[in-house]
Amino acid sequence: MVRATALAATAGESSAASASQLVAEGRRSAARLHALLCRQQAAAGSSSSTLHGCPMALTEQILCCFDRAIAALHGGAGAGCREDDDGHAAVRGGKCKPERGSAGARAAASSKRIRVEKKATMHDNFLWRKYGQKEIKNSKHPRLYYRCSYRDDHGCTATKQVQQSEDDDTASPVYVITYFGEHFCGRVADVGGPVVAGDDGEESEELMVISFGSSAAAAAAATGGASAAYPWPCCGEDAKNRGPSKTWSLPDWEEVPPLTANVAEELIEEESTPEPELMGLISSPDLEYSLLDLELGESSFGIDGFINFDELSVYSIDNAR
DNA sequence: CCGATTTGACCCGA
DNA sequence: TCGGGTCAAATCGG
Repeated sequence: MVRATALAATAGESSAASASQLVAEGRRSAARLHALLCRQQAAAGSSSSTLHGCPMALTEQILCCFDRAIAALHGGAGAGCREDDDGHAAVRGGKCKPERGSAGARAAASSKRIRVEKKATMHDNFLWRKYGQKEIKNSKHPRLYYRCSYRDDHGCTATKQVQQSEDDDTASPVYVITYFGEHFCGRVADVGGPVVAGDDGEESEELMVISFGSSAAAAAAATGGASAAYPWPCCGEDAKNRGPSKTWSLPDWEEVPPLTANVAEELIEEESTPEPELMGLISSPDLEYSLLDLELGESSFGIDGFINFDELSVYSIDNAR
């Protein structure tokens, strides 16, 4: 039986992959629509803090449906939080201790993690506060721990861990970033804020290929992870208003996923660099690649447990070497 | 003065 | 017992 299942899975893999890509395409279109609506809403002066307006709710629903479709096509199997080969053991079953101070973060960690590997910068669209740094055994570089700066304000459970890649400590280091939890502080990317980068969605979309399964395996081989996409809407709006932060930077990309953000969103080419001289890099991305990995936690995936696909890789072809 | 970062200590699971 | 994740006091910087 097991063998039969495996065979079936193999046979249907390619068609499922193409179907998945189509669905993913549709989802991105929906995401763009969502972004447009967000922008219009913001432009209209309405509070962007609530997305419960009809169109917004509708697009979210559409996105949600796409997510489920993707999950279904992918065959589920949310492989749970498997250990990365490069020591990213961050998510371990038991670490979620509600009673401790960081219960939220740990709980979030157990439910979902999104792994991102990118060159040159560890900046992203969010405002993070560093709360720890740890030397990791067998690792040249320490692991840095960040949590969303809005944890206190909004109960945002998002955290991330940043670690410089082992084999890459040159001028343009690769940072392996593992995201945990969700940004409950998140708002849809603010139109007026630094979050927005041109047509964002459209533009980045052209740069990307989404692949499921097998190709992700290659990615996993290279990065020790699984798969992909960008996690959350951002807290950029508030972040901007909260004054300077060393961890804050202007992105040149943006994504506008639903607030629930259960799913990895599309990837955004990213390399925000505060330094003016580095701004050129933004306009002409010289990231050699940007690979995002996503791992969805066990079944405890928070909301409805959809998104079972455990591998979704997003590559920037434009910058691919 | 306030907020962010640093860093040693503590906690917890394996 | 060890390794990893988080806390929180001390420190730093604007």
